[in-house]
Amino acid sequence: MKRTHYCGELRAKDEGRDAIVMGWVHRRTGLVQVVFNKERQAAAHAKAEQVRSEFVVAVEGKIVKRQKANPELASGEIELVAMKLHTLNNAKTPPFAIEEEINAAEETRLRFRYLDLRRPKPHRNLALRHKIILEMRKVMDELGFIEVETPMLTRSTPEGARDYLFKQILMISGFDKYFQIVRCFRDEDLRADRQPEFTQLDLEMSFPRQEDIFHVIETVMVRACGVAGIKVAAPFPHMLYMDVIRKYGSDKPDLRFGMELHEVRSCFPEEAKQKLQMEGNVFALAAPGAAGYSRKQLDDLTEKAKALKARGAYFVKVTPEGLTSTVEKMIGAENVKKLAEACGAKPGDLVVAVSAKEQIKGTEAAALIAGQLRLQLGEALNLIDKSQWKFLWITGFPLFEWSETDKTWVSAQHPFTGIVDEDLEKLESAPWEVRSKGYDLVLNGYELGSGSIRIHRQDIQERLFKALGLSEEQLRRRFGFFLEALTYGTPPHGGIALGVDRIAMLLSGEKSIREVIAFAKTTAAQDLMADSPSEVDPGQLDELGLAVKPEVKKAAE
RNA sequence: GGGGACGUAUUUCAGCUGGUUAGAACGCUGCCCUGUCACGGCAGAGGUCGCGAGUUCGAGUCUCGUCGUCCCCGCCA
Repeated sequence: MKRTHYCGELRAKDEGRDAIVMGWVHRRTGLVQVVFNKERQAAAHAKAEQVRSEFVVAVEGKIVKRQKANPELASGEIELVAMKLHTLNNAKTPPFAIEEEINAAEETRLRFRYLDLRRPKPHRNLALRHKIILEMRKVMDELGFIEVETPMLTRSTPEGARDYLFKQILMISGFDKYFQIVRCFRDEDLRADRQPEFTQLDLEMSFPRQEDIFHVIETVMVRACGVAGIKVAAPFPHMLYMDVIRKYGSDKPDLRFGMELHEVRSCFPEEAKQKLQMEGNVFALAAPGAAGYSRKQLDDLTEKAKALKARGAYFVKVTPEGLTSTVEKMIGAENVKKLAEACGAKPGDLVVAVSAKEQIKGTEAAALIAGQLRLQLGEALNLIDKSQWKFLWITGFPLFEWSETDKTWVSAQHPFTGIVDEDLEKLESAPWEVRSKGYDLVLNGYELGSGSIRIHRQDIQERLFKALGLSEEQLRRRFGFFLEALTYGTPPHGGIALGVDRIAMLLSGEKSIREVIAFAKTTAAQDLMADSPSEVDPGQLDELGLAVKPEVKKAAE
């Protein structure tokens, strides 16, 4: 018995044909209606009585036109009159109905992933992901890149350095344009847009100008969006890192709405700062239409700001009748007015100001916290135009950032990132002023990728490693082979890596990367279906000469 | 490591200020009806209220701990 048609493909034009279809019995999202006539096909009818939801069946029959068409169904003009019914397999009652709309907790969906994936939406998402990746490969091939695989198993390097070492070495080897769509692994805590294993479009090219790399990526993204039926225009706009932080309080700003930040420290006189126990800078924004926010809503914003380590949050309500502020007594009517004006607030707006002492990654925490509130308010006030696709290149990153945990300067991106030529002399004397040749690609508030023009001269690479505090000995031990390779005629080169899962997520209209990864993990990095990670058989450990140490619980005080 | 939300029947949820036999819908089982497509009708099964302590005459409800899922901060060289 051979399947002749897909259920979902049958249409009015097939009327009168004999057909054999195979598939699952979905009682609610059936793709083709099958009819069993009690008199004429008594045997099949009797058998059909035994069939339950999610049974796997084959039906032999004839396509006929329906008496009454069902416009809800793609195959709604016809139905299949069953002559014979074969049960190919039975099925337990599933824990949730297999239908378009998700009706189960994510925990249940992940545990029964095979049933979750049986729904039409995961099929659409994974098919789109496939088409996007296929298009990426096509574009890269058209642009003269060749895909080269690099080792996953290699010597110990600082985490992630592996990826850079090998693709840079391919440049030294004259490959000129390399790319790879490849699985990456990272040991970080998870998020809606982060999984411990994910896929990148990684590329590297020789003799590039920054704009050459941008052009390649813009071509890739325009074409990938095209696959999803989304039209975007290239080139993408550029902004400096310092400017996005100050304007949007984020290194991955969502440009689908405005509500920019303003530095308003000068609106707070010294004595007010003392009374309010303010420290550090103050950033503010004007939230359109939020002047009517209740006390509770303001409290919630304050609480959110404080949870993000803000010193405080201060509000000005702008109404046609005038200004009212939670800090009017502290800063005076004149400064309240100045504050509202600084944010360009109009009647109906709510001005939200945030102060914070600390610096995060060398940037003012107040700006970053205000940036978080901007996102929350943008969502709450429905300011985000979901039909927009706002790409942005960010450049001008600092080369180093201060690590509070290590009390030292560390690479903001990675230690192979190129250094802006005129800043080279400050490498030892004023490292915090040195700018890198790194760049990020951002879409709608998500970081899609990050790259740089690399260091290609051995002497500069060595100077950088030393500026990072690596000793000659550490340097030889960890990067010896790489530094040696650099001495054999390394061309200028640079590249970038894009997060394929995030791209697939955004182009599918999903809010979580898990919706475009077939076998996704929980935020604790567990696979609820396979029950992984799991204990390893002692014999397997013995073979490798490994022992598992029991977890050491912190002693109680 | 920190903050927040959630955890009650197969599933999705309700359960007010603690009070007697813990409810609904979906699904499931049986019967009936039936050219239906969210079919309809009747009957029924199904619950350690995540787990463990505590407070109380009495805990699904309050407190603490713990486990799990999700969101966020830190982290993402």
